[in-house]
Amino acid sequence: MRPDVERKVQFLREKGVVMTIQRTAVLEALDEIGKVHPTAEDLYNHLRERYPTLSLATVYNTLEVFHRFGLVQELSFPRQERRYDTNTKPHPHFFCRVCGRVWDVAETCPIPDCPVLDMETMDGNKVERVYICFYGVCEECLREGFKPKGERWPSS
Amino acid sequence: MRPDVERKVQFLREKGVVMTIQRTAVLEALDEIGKVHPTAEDLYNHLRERYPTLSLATVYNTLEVFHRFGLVQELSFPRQERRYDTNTKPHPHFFCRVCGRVWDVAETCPIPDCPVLDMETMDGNKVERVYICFYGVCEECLREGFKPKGERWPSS
DNA sequence: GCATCATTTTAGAAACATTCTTGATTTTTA
DNA sequence: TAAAAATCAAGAATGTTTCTAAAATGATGC
Repeated sequence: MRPDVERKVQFLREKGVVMTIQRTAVLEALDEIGKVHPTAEDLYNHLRERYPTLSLATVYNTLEVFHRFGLVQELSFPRQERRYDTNTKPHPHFFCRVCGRVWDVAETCPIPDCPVLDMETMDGNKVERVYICFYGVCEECLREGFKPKGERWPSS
Repeated sequence: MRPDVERKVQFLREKGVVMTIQRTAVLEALDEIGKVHPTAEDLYNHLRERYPTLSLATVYNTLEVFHRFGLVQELSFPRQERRYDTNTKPHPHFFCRVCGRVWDVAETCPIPDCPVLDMETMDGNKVERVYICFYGVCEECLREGFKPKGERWPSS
C-alpha cells in the first residue's frame, strides 16, 4: 500500500471510521486514478475486477464518508456526473465542454496569486472553500474540430 | 413587458427562434425571479398559476434554448438541482451549504480585480467562461446555528 | 384569411444518477 | 468466541432531467 494511502487509512481509523476492505480499496482506486477526477462509476469500474462483489452503492457511500472527513472534494458540472477530487485544497480546474475531461490547471499553467483565493469571510458569510473552474475547449478538442471523444462525455 | 425582456425576445427572433407564449413567459419569469438563481422547477412553480397548462418539460426545453443562445448560464452544485443565471458574464457566486441559497457575490461585496478572470486561453486551451464560487455558510445560517431553512435545500 | 407544413407543447413514460432499505456479512468489543 | 455494532450487497426507490408521440400552435404561401 502506498504511504499516502496508508496515511489516510490511519487518519480515518483515528476518526473512528471502521476501515473495511471496500473503503481501503476505494482509497487505493482514488490514489490510482484520482488525477482524472473520477466519477463514482469510474472508481467502481476500476475496482470491479479486483473486487467482483463490490457494489456501486458502496462506492457512493464510501465517497460520502471520505467527503465528510475532508478527504475528497466533490465537483459538479452541468450535465455531468459528480466527480471526486482527492486534492481538497482550493485549486482551479479546467473543464472541457467537448470531451468532458477535468483536470487541475495548476499542473500545467500556474495561476498568478490572487487575493480572492484567500478570503475567509465575505460580508459576514463564512467561506469554507473557493471553487474556480475554467470552462471551454481543450487544446486537443480544438485541433480535432470539436469532436467528442467518447460515449461518456458528449458535448453540450 | 419590461424592456429587458422585450430586448431578449427580439434577440431570439433575430436568431430564428420561434417565440411562443411559453418561451416569453419563461423569459419573464427569469426577469422576475432570476436573482435567486432559480431551478427549472422554481420557474415552473412561479408560472403555473398564470399558465396552468405549462409543463415542466417545456421549461427545461426552453432553458436549453436560452442556454444555447447564450441568454442563461447553467450552474451546478453537488446534491443540488441545476440552476439558471441570467447574468452570463463571469461573476462569482456564494453558495451556502446549509440553506442552499446561491447569490451573486459582487452585489454585496465586490471582488478585487483579478487577472485570472480575464484569461482567454490557458496553455493552449480555449477559455470560454470562468466560474468562481465561494462555498460555505451564510451569515443568517451562522446566526441560526446551521439550521437548514426549508424542505428544498437540506444541508449536506 | 385559409391550407399546408414545420415547429413546439403537453403529458406521461423513460432514463439516469444517486440514495435508501433490508437482510446478510463483517468487524469490533469483551 | 459470543454478542453487539457497523457495514455491505442487491435491488428498490427517489428525484431530476430527457425523450416520445400525439395534439396544438405558429409560419408561409396563396
